[in-house]
Amino acid sequence: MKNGHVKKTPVIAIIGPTAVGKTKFSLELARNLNAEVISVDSRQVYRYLDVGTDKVSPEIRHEILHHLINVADPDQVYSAADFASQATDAIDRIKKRNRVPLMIGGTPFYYKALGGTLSEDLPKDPSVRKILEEEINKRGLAELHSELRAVDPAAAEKIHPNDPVRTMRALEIYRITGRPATWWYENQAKMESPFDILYIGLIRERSNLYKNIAARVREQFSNGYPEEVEWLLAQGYSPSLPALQGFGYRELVRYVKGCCSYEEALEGDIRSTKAFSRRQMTWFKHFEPTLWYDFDKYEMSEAMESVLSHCIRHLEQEGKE
RNA sequence: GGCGGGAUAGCUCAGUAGGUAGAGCAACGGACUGAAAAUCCGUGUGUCCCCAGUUCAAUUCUGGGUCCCGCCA
Repeated sequence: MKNGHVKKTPVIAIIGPTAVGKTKFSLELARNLNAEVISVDSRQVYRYLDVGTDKVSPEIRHEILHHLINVADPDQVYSAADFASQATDAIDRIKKRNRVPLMIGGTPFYYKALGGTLSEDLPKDPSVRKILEEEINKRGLAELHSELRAVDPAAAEKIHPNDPVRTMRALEIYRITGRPATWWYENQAKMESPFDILYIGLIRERSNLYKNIAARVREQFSNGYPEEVEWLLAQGYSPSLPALQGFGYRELVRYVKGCCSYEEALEGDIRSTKAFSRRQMTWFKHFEPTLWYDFDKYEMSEAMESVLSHCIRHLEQEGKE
């Protein structure tokens, strides 16, 4: 049976590109709504990545409860599926306390995962993935891709031959389960989303956003970012860990090892962050329903009034049919 | 002042044995099923520094000019 009349839990989410001002706005909104925050950020889940991920301070986290920050060590591989299940738990707990769950963050794929894009029960297996990585080094990506073509032509058609990550993932599914990924996608239910999410989108003109990005990265660099990376490496965390593969961390690893200058690391981080903000927008543009607020046109306080009323209306539909 | 090297895409540069040009980076658009700050795909008209000459044809050859960078004074 389809679930047309199952009540979905209303949730508010603040989306927008990096450095647009989500955090500042959201904290204010959280105070107004008496909300608890769920961070939707694939880097803030890691402990010890503080400066580079712009985590809010412990003091503020004490004032406004934050979920899904510091829930994994840097040498773990935290996945979108982990996020979906932990975020679901967190929302449930917040509701039980009769408070409002407010999602904040700029990782579009995590919203997608929570919204039910992922198929249920698809496995992952680090040891299989490790073998695949070795094979890619030995036999080359082209060979792996033609292997995929043989076992899962539909997937090979969709995945570009130059894309190692997706090629390996599709083969990983096939090797673990003995069935092609495509079969799973066609025959398995998507994770059901029990949430009705209202997206509040913050945006500003590209050139202004870029100015903010540059300013923020410079600030991070002078507030201990290089030292943070140096410390992580000294703890023995490998630079090849997913947690350290993001922009900034990537560049600073090279700087700490003496492979590039401070300026090069700084400029590289700014460039990658700008590119990231564009990639975020190619997702967010399609998020529905989204109320967009252009921060070049609105004062934050003006926007707040409007956002608050929309949020309250959205939250009130709970319990109604 | 002398000698040499350079001037081509927003930047760094390649190139045309004379037929008006292309890489990397940037910029812009897109994809995305457990690594997603990852991974991948697509988009290249620009007075080829200026003026004159040779030529059917000059960004390319010749002469002059301007600017830049070295080295020598």
